[in-house]
Amino acid sequence: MSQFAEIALPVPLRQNFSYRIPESITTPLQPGVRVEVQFGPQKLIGLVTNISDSCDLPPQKIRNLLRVLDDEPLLDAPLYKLTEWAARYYFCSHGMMLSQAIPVALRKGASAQPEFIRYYALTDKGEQAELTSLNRAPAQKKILELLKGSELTVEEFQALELSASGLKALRERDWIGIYERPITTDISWRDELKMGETPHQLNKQQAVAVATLNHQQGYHCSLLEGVTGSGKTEVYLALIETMLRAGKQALVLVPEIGLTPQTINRFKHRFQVPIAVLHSGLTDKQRLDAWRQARSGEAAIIIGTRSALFTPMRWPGVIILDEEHDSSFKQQESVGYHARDLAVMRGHLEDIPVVLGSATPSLESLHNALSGRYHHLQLNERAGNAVKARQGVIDIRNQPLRGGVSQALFNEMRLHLQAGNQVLLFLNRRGFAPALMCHECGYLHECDRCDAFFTVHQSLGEIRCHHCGNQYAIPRQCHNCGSTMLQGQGIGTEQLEGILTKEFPEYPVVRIDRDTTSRKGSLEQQLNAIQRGSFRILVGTQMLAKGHHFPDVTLVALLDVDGALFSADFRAPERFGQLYTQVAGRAGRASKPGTVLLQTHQGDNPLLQDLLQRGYGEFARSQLEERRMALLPPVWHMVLIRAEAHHAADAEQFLRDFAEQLGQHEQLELIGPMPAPLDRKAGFHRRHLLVQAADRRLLQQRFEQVLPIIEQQPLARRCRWTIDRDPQDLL
DNA sequence: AGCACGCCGACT
DNA sequence: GTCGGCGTGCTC
Repeated sequence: MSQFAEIALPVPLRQNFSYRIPESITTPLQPGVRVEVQFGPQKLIGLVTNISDSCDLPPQKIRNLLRVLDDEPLLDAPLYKLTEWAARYYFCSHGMMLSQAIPVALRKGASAQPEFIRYYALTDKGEQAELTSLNRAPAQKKILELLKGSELTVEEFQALELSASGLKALRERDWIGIYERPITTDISWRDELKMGETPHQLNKQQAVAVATLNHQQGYHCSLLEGVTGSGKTEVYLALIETMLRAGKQALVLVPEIGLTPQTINRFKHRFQVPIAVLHSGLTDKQRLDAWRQARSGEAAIIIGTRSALFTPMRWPGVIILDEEHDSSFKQQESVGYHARDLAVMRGHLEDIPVVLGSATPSLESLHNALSGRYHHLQLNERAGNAVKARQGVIDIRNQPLRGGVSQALFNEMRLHLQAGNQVLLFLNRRGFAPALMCHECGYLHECDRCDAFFTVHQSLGEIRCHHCGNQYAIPRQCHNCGSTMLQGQGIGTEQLEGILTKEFPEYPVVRIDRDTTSRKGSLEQQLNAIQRGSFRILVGTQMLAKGHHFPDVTLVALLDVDGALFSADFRAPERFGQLYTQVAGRAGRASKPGTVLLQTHQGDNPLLQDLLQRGYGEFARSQLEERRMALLPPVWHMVLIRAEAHHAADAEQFLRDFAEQLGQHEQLELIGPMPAPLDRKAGFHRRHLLVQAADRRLLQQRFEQVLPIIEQQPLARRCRWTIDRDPQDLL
């Protein structure tokens, strides 16, 4: 009797697929093992999820498995369960979730086992050969000479730039052979922990936090709420030390922008242990190596961004998520998983502690901390006597502006520059001007594929749509009236940079935004130049706000706060509060107190006043109360269904059907279908349906019932649609 | 998501 | 006459 295997495949179909296990496959199969299968016209690698003696499908539809890639499951039980849980939670197939969790090289069929080292060595014949016999073949002679000393790995051979043809000749003579030996796993860090430096003296609050964390057994989640400069990292390091001494590994997750050499060095300096680093710049091979080191237990500490959450650990000890409020932990494309939420679930399944740290916690984590689900640890003393920044609001109503900068701000800048310090200006619009306007008829040039204006990029001589990547040369004539009187409308960072260069010719200006840092490593270079003091005036978008500290910056200004406060997004105030507080933390240090200034047309805005007067902690707590009243996350649970189609009516109708299927329920609130904030994008009309529920189980259950029905509908194929659970932005 | 099939516009 | 655009349908 034949057996059948259910396979999770990396396709966006919410189901697994059954295959017959042919007689020819004698390896015992078990769930979690990779197999190759024929799927339609292509071959795919998937994971076995189940094995059974029968299959409901008509026999002619079932194909045979092609081959088995592993003899043991790829993921350990807790990690496997995590992907299973996440697939259900995020309403995607298990195969899709697994494809997020497994390194690309493994998805393509690479071996999961530790690698073998391949090396060249002399054969017996080669040992006996005389060097002088090769006097007429110097390339071969050199190789033989080196190998008489010691064997060489393939990589070493290549690095020495030795002759490939010489090697070939020697191998044909059978003087040299190629051999393999397994890489030995060095786990000596578990026997004796070598420190690179003595831990710093902890202050009282840090000591309390460390003591609390050290005494936890098994799963616990703690929110470490520590103001900027209060020494959260020192707490992490102390906790990691405890784990390492117990022979356990630590997984540290940081935001995309935060994984800088400085961060990694902080860990390397403290502990002399192997550290695996997983960042976006790695090749597939390097990523796999790091994954293997973590799985074999060779790496004591694993540091990485979002996807590193799925790195297996042989001796799991703790998961630490720094800057837990950062939106880069939520994946935006494909499966929209949130590494913070999954980290907590992984801690649960592995039965290990989880620590979430931030100076400006997300309302989600704050809610869990205040309700007692998480331990709440607070650090509000600034280490090293750092002084809080002076803050002020510049009301720019009726004020003349040059490059978006008020006279008051210019004056303040001059003061700080003359004192020998650096000045940092934030403007969240890159490019020269956010619109191109005709001076004669007032026409604003609009992207032909989106409901958005073109941004002028003067240095490139282009107008670009920031929503779809559409780009053209800057037109000479107005598309509406033919006039040549075209001008940029509004201020972007590129223009601001120019204006500041003219205004302050004696102080070098640098601009940091996506346009100036698109080349790999150029952000790093520019940041180093700022640290060295090569620039005095820093202009940038949000990307300059995160994760970097510039000790000589004493003035930070946010040029246009109004947009951030009045966005349609319900998270806008929270995000602004976080940005502002992070930015304020960038200004000044112990010996040089900093100043933070906001330009706004809404100086008396109650939200703004609340944030400035009471600080992020209190502001966030009152925001949480407002979310509660408005039945919004994190108190209520939210799912956003996005649909886009060439014809708006298709997307509209699809979502209307979806809403109808979900049905009336007093515990389920449906909003929409409604046009997305950017109705037309890249030629598609976009519609949203928001679903909210107080009870997570109800939400889960309704979607699980409805989705199979929805997928059967013809309209579901006529438009592109996605389900975003716990959406970060409603755009 | 891929990939194949199939039906219409501008090229040798 | 064909090359190639992307709409539609299918995948155990």
